[in-house]
Parts: sequence; structure tokens; C-alpha cells
Amino acid sequence: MARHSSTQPTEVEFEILSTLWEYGQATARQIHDAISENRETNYSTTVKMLAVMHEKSLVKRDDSVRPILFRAAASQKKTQKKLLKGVMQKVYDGSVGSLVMQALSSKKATKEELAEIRELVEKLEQEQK
Amino acid sequence: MARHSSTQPTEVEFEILSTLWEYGQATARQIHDAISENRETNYSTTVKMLAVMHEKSLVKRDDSVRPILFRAAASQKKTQKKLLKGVMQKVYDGSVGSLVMQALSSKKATKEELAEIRELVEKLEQEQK
DNA sequence: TTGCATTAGCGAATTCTTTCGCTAACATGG
DNA sequence: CCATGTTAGCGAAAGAATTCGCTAATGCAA
Repeated sequence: MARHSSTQPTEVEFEILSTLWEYGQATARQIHDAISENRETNYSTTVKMLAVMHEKSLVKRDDSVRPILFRAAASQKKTQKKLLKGVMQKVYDGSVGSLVMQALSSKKATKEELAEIRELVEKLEQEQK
Repeated sequence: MARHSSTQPTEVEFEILSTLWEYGQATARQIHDAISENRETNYSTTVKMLAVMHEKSLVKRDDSVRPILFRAAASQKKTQKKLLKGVMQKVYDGSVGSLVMQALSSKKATKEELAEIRELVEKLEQEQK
């Protein structure tokens, strides 16, 4: 059975997914060009990674068209949440509080971000009453 | 040169570090027993991992005593921050805001955590003026 | 001190990820 | 239709991370 469905995407896989989230859909060539900006890599490698990722059901492919089009199988949000949940569990022993505190104190947030966060926090505090 | 110093600890390495942070210091046996509660593994493997981690300077060992005692080389906080920063960069494109927002909306925080977070946010907003 | 159980270390094997050369399929302009 | 360039796929290799069998060293109890 789908032994990969629960696994987090690996490093390179995540880069490819990021490209797909940005583009919506893309050909192997487009993906390759995009990730080549950061990483020194070969077109063959990208194609192979896409095959591996398709095998793992991380991407969907539309081969009714040429060149073949790829899309991410899961949304960015869903994938981010899953990953963050894992980090929270593994690194912060499940505590949202310490994760958020550390995030806030380790990197400056913009005024807008802070306002948005404060609003959410206040809303959550309301709900809790 | 220390080619590992910038690298994040791997999965198993992180589990071992977590044990060390909890215990302060521990023998290979203690570490092994601790991680065996989650992961099916062999004492030899734990010992080997400790050797690898020592090589990478992730742990320090005191072999003036028997059995040898291990300690984490870096603090939990420092390691957490480094890891979180990586996630923020890689997964949230560097945005503290979206990371925090997702963290807060994906898992309930306690009343106390929310209060603490709100205080920090308010303090940061003050500083920004 | 000897025997026995535990601890330490090593090298090799396994598994997972990433890489790429080489070939085949395709598609397009001439 | 053909030559040429681009796309797709495969298998094998290289690189990491993790595993463990086997042996050696150590220390403790009889």
C-alpha cells in the first residue's frame, strides 16, 4: 500500500512542489528552469524526481498533452500544515506556544503581520471564554 | 573544516538530542532505552549513532568515567531556533507571519499561551513605533 | 582470578535520496 | 518525409542516513 502517503516530501521534492504551487501547473522543463536558479542540477534529474514523486503520489500528471503537465497533488497550505505539525510535535513537544514564541522572537515581523497575529490571538482568546 | 556544523541534525539524531536535553547527560544505554520507547532499534545502532554524532560535534562525551557519558553539544533552544528558521525559510518563504498564523490556527493553544503570545506581540508592536 | 554480563567500536550492509548517461519517443520546420 | 532539437524514461551509480553482527574492552561478582 501507499507507503509514501504519510511521509514528508524530501528536500528536492519540496523545491519542486514549491515551483508547482507557484505556477499552478508546469512542464518538466519549466520546473527544471525554475529550480536551476537555486540548485545546480540536470534536466534528467528533474525528470526522474518527477517520476519518483508521481510514484509517491506527490504530483499528478496530465499526459493527454505534450509536453506533459504536472501539478502538486496536495495544496501548499495542507502540506505546510502537515510539516509544521510534525515540527511542532518533534521539536517543540507539541507545544504551539513555545513554537510561536520562538518564531516571533527570532525574526522580525512586519507591523501588518503583528497586527494580524494580535487579531487572531484576541479572537482565539474570545472563543475560549 | 567542520563541514557538519551548519547541517541540521537528522531524524534519529534529533531523537537522541531530545533525550539528552531531557536528561542533561546520559549513557548510551540510557539513551537507547529512552528512544526504544518510540523506535524499534538496536543498542549497537544507538552506539553507532552516538559515534557519528560525536564526529559531527553534535554531542560531547566524557570518557573519563565508565560508562561513558554523553551531553548535547548545543542547547535545545539554539537547535530549535535554527531548525525553525530553516522551516520558515524553506516552507514559508521567510515569512514569520504566515508561519505563526498557521501554527495558531492549526492547534489549540492554552489560555496561558495565548496571553503570553499577545503580550509579546504587543511588546513588539510597541518597539516598532 | 576467572567467568559473565555489559559497554564500546568497527566495518559492512541496507535503505532512501539524488544524480546522470544513454536511448527512445515525439514534434516541427524545412 | 527527414533532420534536428526537445522531451520522456530507464537503469545504474553515487551519496546519505541508519542498521546491525561480531569482536574487543571493561568491570563486577563469585
